[in-house]
Amino acid sequence: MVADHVDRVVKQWGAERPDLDVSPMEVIGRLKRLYRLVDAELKRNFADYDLDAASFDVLATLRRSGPPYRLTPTGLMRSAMVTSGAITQRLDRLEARGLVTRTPSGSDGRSRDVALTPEGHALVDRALPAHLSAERRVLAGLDAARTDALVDALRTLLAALGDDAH
Amino acid sequence: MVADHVDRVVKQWGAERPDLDVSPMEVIGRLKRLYRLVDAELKRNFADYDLDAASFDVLATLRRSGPPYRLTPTGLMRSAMVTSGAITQRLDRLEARGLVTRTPSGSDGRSRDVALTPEGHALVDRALPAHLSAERRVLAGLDAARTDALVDALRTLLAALGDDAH
DNA sequence: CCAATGTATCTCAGCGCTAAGGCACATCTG
DNA sequence: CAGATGTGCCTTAGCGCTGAGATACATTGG
Repeated sequence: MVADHVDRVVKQWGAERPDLDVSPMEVIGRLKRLYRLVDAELKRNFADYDLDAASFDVLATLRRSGPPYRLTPTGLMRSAMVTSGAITQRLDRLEARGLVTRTPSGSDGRSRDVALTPEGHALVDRALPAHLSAERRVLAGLDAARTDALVDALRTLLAALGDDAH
Repeated sequence: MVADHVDRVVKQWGAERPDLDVSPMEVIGRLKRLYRLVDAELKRNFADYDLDAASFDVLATLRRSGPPYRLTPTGLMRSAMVTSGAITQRLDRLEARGLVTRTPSGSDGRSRDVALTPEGHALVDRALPAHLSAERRVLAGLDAARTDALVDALRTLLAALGDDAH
């Protein structure tokens, strides 16, 4: 067991505040660091396709929703876990690049239909394999058993935090 | 096993792009969603102490470093995994609030000593127990075995990504 | 000792997001 | 049906971070 950054943090707290139990940091601290490293790595790949994580997220959400590749801003907002203002701005950027269109919804006067254009469809289909490769590269150090255990733990935590009721 | 958001994503991709293996998303997708949920939860606690995650991170790094509670901006930058510009700005804010001081380093003319003031020290000591409680609350759904497995997997991944050599 | 390179910090424009609020339309309730 | 409440989307100010670059000082190698 190699000592990592979080091991040092925990050890330091043990010396400075021995009255406190800092063991939750073993999880949260590593979660945060891993997220940052993974995010930085994936960002490099998106740049090859003139994309960023936010834009790809929208395009991919539309793409995987299946024909007619059409969702509402609210649907995209829920999926992305960002505010409505963030979605508006993402769509502004994607619309300006001709990757999505926004049209009034037929059934609900408040709503809009966001649809993938052929260009948007082609771009996400092109970027997706490289994105998956980048994800696989990031996870390459994990054997199958640890991967399963990780997924199980993450799923349990997400469920406990209410990330399944839709 | 309850289906969660990522299960639906994987299922959608299986229908739309059966030629691709999207299993890495089982890990990366959940990691991202969990990070966002945890971050939002911890942010609520920081607000009670007029802090945010960035400011708390700096104060806590100085605090746990032990007497004389003094580090360089570079040390803080490495620990926080942000750019030097971000640290400069964090320190500007903390210095303006009287929570840290910046003085020229004696030994290296390029460097600075960042030190916790008594006010900064008191604030982080006050906020820390509540922060740990918030972390424990977030992890409450995970039993001991899963917690150990999670830490093991995260540690393995971090090591594979080079997050231990300092 | 000098020149070249490396390191530490700061500056700043640009970016994407949040939070708060506004507007239009939809739905519920008496 | 009218009023109250809820929902969907957009607007905008403000914020923290990045990325590129500048400056000053340190170190290395001839």
